[in-house]
Amino acid sequence: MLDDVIEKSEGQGLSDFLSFEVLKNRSDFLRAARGKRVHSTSFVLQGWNRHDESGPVRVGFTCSKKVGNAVARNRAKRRLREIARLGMPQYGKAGWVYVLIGRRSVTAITVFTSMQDELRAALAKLHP
RNA sequence: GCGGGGGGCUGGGCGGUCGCGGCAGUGAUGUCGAGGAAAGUCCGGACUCCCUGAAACAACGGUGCCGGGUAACACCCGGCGGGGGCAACCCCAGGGACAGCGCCACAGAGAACAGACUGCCGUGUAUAUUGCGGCACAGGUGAAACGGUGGGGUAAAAGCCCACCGCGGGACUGGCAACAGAACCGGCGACGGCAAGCCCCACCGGGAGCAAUGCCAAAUAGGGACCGCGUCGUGGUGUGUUUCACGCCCUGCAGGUCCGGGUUGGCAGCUAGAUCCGUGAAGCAAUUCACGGGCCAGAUGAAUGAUCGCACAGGGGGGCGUUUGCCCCCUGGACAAGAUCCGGCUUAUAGGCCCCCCGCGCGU
RNA sequence: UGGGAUGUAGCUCAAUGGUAGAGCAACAGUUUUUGGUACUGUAGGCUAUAGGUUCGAGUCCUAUCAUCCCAG
Repeated sequence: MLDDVIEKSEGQGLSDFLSFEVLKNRSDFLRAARGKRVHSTSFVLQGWNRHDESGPVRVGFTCSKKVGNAVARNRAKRRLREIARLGMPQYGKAGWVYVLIGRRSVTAITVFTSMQDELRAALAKLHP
């Protein structure tokens, strides 16, 4: 199953990996927080439709102090970035802004393939 | 063999695939990429800016046995003193209580110019639950009671006298010093404790911090208020005060301070340094010196992740085997990640490895 | 990066270095037909942790932990 994902990713080529851009401004995060919200077991997904399909998919990552110390925060953020890299080009919609939020002592431990499934289910739930 | 003490090291390894940040390159690609504590931010510095400079004083803060090391330190090393332990060894802010103030609850007669509650002894009288005088031995309290033990002595006693111990001073000796030893002197109702209570003494300390600071670009405004009011002086101003020296301003579109308004971009600072590794020398050691070699993160919503395989410690279960051991399955890898940089301290840390020492038991 | 505050009963707070207390809450009893109110009593604390100074620390000193606040 994982090999499938990797194979597909390879087939799509390198440029598709960079097909989403990372949020860096606080205002973008606040705008996404006003949108819809889906709670999953290992993370929280927020989504907001810009109604402008020209740009790429935009994704942000948040791990506050509630997640734990610096090691736990960095690790959770890296794993969220990895599932977004593998899943967003396939399941994300252009013109949307997504924010993935880490959760304490869950995001860093959960099995990686099940996190990928959760992302796909959460995106399906988010899109109307 | 059992138990204990001290010190040091390591902090998972190798490889495949897909990715991340810096640098080089047109590109393919190559190369480098977290720690012993990077942590807490408890000390000390480098560096940059601000204050005109020097001295004295005051205030505030810190340090506090001695010697050495260091750029510096509250750190380190070696000693000394005190306390704990059979020992190896461990712990200690450890100057001053005749400069002054303050405190010492309860209990107890009395808690810090001493003095006498219950007592003991002598004596007078009205023979009593009394007066006068002497004593500080006994009682009990307390953390602490103004020397202890024994003997002499006395009406009863007391360093009143003697011996030993303690205490205070101490020539002199050893040591750079802290300190140690000590002839001799003092008869001791002298000299209690707390300075991590105030304080005294000695020494040290300007303030702010890389969001420091400098430059570029963009954008908004092109404004307002106050000081200064005069042609050179007892002017104003420049650290908390004083003195001395030295500046600056008083030049109306200038100067100084503040307010208002705008930006949240980029570059420098930004990683070659009290640097790391090795060898030799000096020193008990901390450490220093010489020579040779190496370059070892520079991000800024902030780079190390995902996954597979192999072997390696560790834990649990099962099977074989007298034991050492062998095989299979499952599990599973501590604490924790740079943010200007160094030197320390403190705290967290699974498992593993090495060295030295002490006590007890047994054997030779 | 720099600075500051707090930690005491379940909660909100007191306490000159000398027996840790008050209010609310909890529990039990009295009053009431019952509940509430009122009154009486009871229990509950390793004073955040670890050392030290002191005869004796909630208090003084040192280190640590946790929470909160402020400035750039």
